[in-house]
Order: sequence, then C-alpha cells, then structure tokens
Amino acid sequence: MAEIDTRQRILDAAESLFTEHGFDATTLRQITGAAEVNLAAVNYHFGSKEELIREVFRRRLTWLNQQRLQELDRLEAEAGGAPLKPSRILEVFFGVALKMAADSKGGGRTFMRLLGRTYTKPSEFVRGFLAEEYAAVLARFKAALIKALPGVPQEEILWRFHFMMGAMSYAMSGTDALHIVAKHALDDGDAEALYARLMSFMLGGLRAPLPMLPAGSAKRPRIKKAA
Amino acid sequence: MAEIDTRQRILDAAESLFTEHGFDATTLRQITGAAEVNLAAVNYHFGSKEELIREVFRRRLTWLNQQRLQELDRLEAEAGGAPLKPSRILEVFFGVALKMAADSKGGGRTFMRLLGRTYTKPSEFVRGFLAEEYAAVLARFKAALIKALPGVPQEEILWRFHFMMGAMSYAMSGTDALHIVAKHALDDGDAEALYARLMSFMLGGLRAPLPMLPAGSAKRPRIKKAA
DNA sequence: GTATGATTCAAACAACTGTTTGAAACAGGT
DNA sequence: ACCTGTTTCAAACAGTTGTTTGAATCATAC
Repeated sequence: MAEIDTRQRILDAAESLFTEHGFDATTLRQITGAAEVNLAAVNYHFGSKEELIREVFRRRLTWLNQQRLQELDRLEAEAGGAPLKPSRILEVFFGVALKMAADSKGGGRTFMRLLGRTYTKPSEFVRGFLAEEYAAVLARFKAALIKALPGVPQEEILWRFHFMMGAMSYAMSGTDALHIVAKHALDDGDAEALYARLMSFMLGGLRAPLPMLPAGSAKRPRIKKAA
Repeated sequence: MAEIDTRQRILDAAESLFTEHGFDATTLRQITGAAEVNLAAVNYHFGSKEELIREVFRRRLTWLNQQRLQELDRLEAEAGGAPLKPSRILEVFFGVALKMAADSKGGGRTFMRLLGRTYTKPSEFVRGFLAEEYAAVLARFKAALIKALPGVPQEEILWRFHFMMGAMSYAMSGTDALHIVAKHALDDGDAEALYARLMSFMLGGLRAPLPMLPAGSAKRPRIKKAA
C-alpha cells in the first residue's frame, strides 16, 4: 500500500461526517478532505458514493448482529427449550447496541448515532439494505419474544417492539431537538445510566396492560376480495 | 392574484416531497413541477428554500401547539390547582398530534410523518427553529408532569418524556425500516388503533419502576471547577 | 383606455455535485 | 536494472443545484 489505510481513513471520515450532516449534505470533497486523501480515492476504492455508504454500515453492522445472535444462542442454550424471560431478550438485543454506543473511542458511539438517525429516514436504497442485514436477527428475536409472552397477541408484541426501536433510535441519535432533557446530559457519554433508564422504560412499556382497541380494529373487516 | 393559491400549492407539494425524500434530496424543480407553478415562484414568495422549509413547518406547528396549550389550560382549570393525572397530560400532548396524524385528507398525516422524521435529523438550521417553536409548550407540559408525579425525580421524568418522543416520532414517521410489524399495518391509516397501542405502551413506560442507576451517575462528581 | 403594482414566465447565472481520465508515483518480484 | 500491478494525483467532465434577471402578463383602480 502506498499510503496506509486509505480505505479505513475514508470510512472513518465518512462515518463521522454522515452522522453530523447526513448523506446528501456530505460531499465527497468534505470526506476526502477530512481523511486527507485524494478526491478520486473514494471512487477508486468503493466505486461510488452509494457503495461507500453501504460499506460504512456494513463494517460495523455485521459484527453487531452476529454478536446479538451469539448471545441469544447462549441464552437459549442455557434455558434448554424453556421460554426466556422477556427482559433477558431485550437486554441482549438492546444491550449489545448500547454497549457499542458506549465505545466512544473506537467510533462505535458515532456509528450508533448514525444508525439511530438512519432508521427514521431510510434514503430509498439504504432501506432495502438495512432490512436485508437485519432480517435474520429480527426473525430470531421476534420468535423468542412471542414464545416468551404466550398470553399476549403477536401483533401487540411486534408493535411494542416497534415502539422500543423508536425509543432507542431516538435516544441513540443523541439529538434532543426539542431540548427536553438537560443540555449536556446527552453528549457526556454516560452510556450506562442511559442504558438503565431506557431499559426500565422499555420493559415498562412491554408489560403495560393491553390497549382497548377501537371496534373493528382487532380484526380488520375484509371488504375487498370477499371471496 | 393571477393564479389562485400559488403559495398554498407550493407548500403542499413541498410538504409531500420533503416527507418522501427529505429536504436535501428534494429540488425546487421537483416542487414547482408538482405544484405546477414556475420555478421562480418559490424565491418570489418565500425568498429561499430554507425559508420555504421553515414555512412548511410553521403553518401547521403553530396551530398544533396552540391546540395543545388550550387543552392543557382546560384540563388545569377543571382540576383547580390539584395535580393532574399523568395519563391525562400525555393524552393531551400526544393525542393532539395523533389526531392531526389521523387527518389523511387535509395533509395532517403527511405533515406528522415529516415532523417525526425531522426530530431525529435536525438539519442545523431547523433545530433552532423547532426548539424555539416548542419552547413554551414544553415548559408547560414538563411542569405539569413534574407536578403530577411528586415522588419521581425530575430528571427521570424528563428522560421518559424524551423516550416517549422517540417512540412517537418513530411510530409517526411511518417507516418500519427493519420490517418489524406487518407490511401494510403502517400505511392503512388506522390511526385510532395506533393511538391506543402507543398510549398504553408509553404509559407503561412512564409508570415503570425506577432504574437502578450505576454508582456515580445519580449525582455527577464535579471534577472540573471544584470551586 | 391607462397607469400601477403584484405576479408569472423563460432563460440564464455561477457554484457545486459525483464521476472519469490519463499520467505520475509507488511497491514488490524477477 | 526492468517489468507489473496497485495506488495516488491534478485536472477536467457533464449534470444539477438554488438563485437572479428582465420582460411579459395579470388584476385592479382611476
């Protein structure tokens, strides 16, 4: 290699700038400028900006989800067929993410902020990529949760899982657009306290009494395709 | 006016396109094309793209927050000084938003999706604008919640409010990037069921047992500026 | 009708975007 | 030394961006 780690330095700079300004607002010239490499290096090493974006996610997401699967495997092996405690399942799924977010030095924190922000605004081509990357993990965790909560309707479990994703994304995105919590509470990196707070909030939501659904919502009337 | 409602048609088209593709990815030519007005009309009526974005938010947000304040006023008047039930407070704050989101014909639904997506990714200049627009409302609702939950530490209440904002933003953004819930469950507009589900989840989270915070987090050690 | 101010329009502007190019610099093996 | 494949570099490319311009068109009042 002529210069060490050109790829890596591009990825690091891109990750950081994407987190700060978003994909569209970040130009290749900003990235290559911050990484102190030539402009053409991005297209040489990654082919295109889109592929660079995908790679920024891939290099961390693969490891993250493997970790989640591994810990779930361990948990289920220990239980030996018996249903798990819901709290244990969530601790694995969200705990791994928040552990990564606590790593401010290795760039994990930056990445989790980026990931949190991306969930809400999937830029067309990232959506498919994310769904694909998550498919296997989600299938396993959904199944585990459903098995762990036999009395609760599946649809309700999935919705609550959806809400939890929202709460975590927002918390991890690190932006408090409306200034709800104290100013420096977010960026001082006290990830452990955040983890404890978020987890008890989510568990409370998961265990909440089932909602009184408006009539006709529980089972949707099938008007079209009556046959 | 030469053509009726040029301003309005630009705002409608912009709102819809911003929701679909984001601010940066939406060009003025797309907007004016969809609105069937001349390209220069945006700069003539709004001055700049940034100001157009602000106006897209302003025209609905002002009404939304006024509505929230009004309903809180009514609630507090009825209570006559006594602390309110937390659930009532949340029903006002989030209920108004979700009622707006249920209005798919008047564009309220589109706007709330846009708002939900914007919370996580405040594009520099939108952040200040949003915070300013929300300041008065948040102050009132924070105070009401704190008064309604005298036993709970204020910091904890604010964090949980923060998490609720996340859950709602995500739910309202209408994107399920990871395909957690069933495909068509999001866009069929069954806002009432969503409201019921989300509200019981959030209330469960609010009432959850307080987290065990790691040592040294409850009261931050003051190292700098010891004097 | 004519004058006036507001609005619309087609065309152009300069600046910036991601990408490509071809030559230069580098590394390692023979 | 030479050759070979990889990587870097400055420069240019074609396309798109938000914005501006000056003339044309409209509505309204006199």
